[in-house]
Amino acid sequence: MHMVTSVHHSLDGLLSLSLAVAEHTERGLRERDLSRSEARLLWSLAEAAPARQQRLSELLGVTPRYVTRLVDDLSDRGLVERRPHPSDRRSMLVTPTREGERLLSRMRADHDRLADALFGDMSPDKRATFQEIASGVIERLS
Amino acid sequence: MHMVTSVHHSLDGLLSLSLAVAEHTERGLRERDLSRSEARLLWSLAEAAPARQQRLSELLGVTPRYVTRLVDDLSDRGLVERRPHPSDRRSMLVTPTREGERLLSRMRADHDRLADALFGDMSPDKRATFQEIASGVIERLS
DNA sequence: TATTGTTATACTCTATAACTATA
DNA sequence: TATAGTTATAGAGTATAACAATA
Repeated sequence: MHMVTSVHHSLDGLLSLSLAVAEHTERGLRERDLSRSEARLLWSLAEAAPARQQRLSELLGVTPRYVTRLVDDLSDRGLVERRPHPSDRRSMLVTPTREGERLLSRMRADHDRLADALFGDMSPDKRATFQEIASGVIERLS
Repeated sequence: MHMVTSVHHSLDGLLSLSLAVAEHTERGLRERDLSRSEARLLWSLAEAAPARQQRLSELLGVTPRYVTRLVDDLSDRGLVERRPHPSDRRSMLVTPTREGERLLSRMRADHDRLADALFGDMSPDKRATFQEIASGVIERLS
């Protein structure tokens, strides 16, 4: 099999790859009925909870106002909860509820399954090559 | 350099890569003050002009109503123009204006430069490997 | 005086539904 | 009657500005 892989083919491959990943991700979120920002907020809480909304605003790169909205929605759905900050009465502390934790577990499981489906039968050598190419491309894109 | 490349590392690399590409693309569009759909419409015209709006709706996967909006905006900016269809008076034919063509040329040049910046100094062998991995991942994601 | 979160408002992207003109 | 495009409306995602409570 003779493959012509000009730089243009490579770029097209990269763009298709990126698109496919984005679409797959969106499908996953839609199945869980989460917007991208909602999912990222939950995901941030996995590591940062309990977090002030101010902190979440920085982590997500969205305005404090929009964090209010996201937390409102997620808490209406029983996935996170707001508690008053013990020492600063201006602040709210956001944590996942038990149901939020369960959702996070399912998301982690999705992640694991995907990693395995995509890379499970690839040789370590090839994975290393991929990783190297990916890093190089990311660096040049910054 | 000993690299640990578990399937999880690989997936993280893939997700970072995809994100970096998406962000780069968005920056490019923002510089040209185009939304993603506007850019895709222009890009479609490069191959399909002159095109009925109905056709553009199919190519872009957006509603006919939204094509009306996109063409309105692009034609307000002098990038495309609507002409009546010669034989079907319900239809409009959309084509890029001369300025639209110039913008398309600049977009093609961006594309070429990017391909070269990202893959220009990569060995053909490695490009082929990347292409192969990308195709595999895309296939598994569908 | 500076910071946290919220109320009020608005903008962009996109869809659905109802309609008009034409086929 | 079916099709092409448009008017009218709406919803999701997100921002800015003004403000209240607290630090």
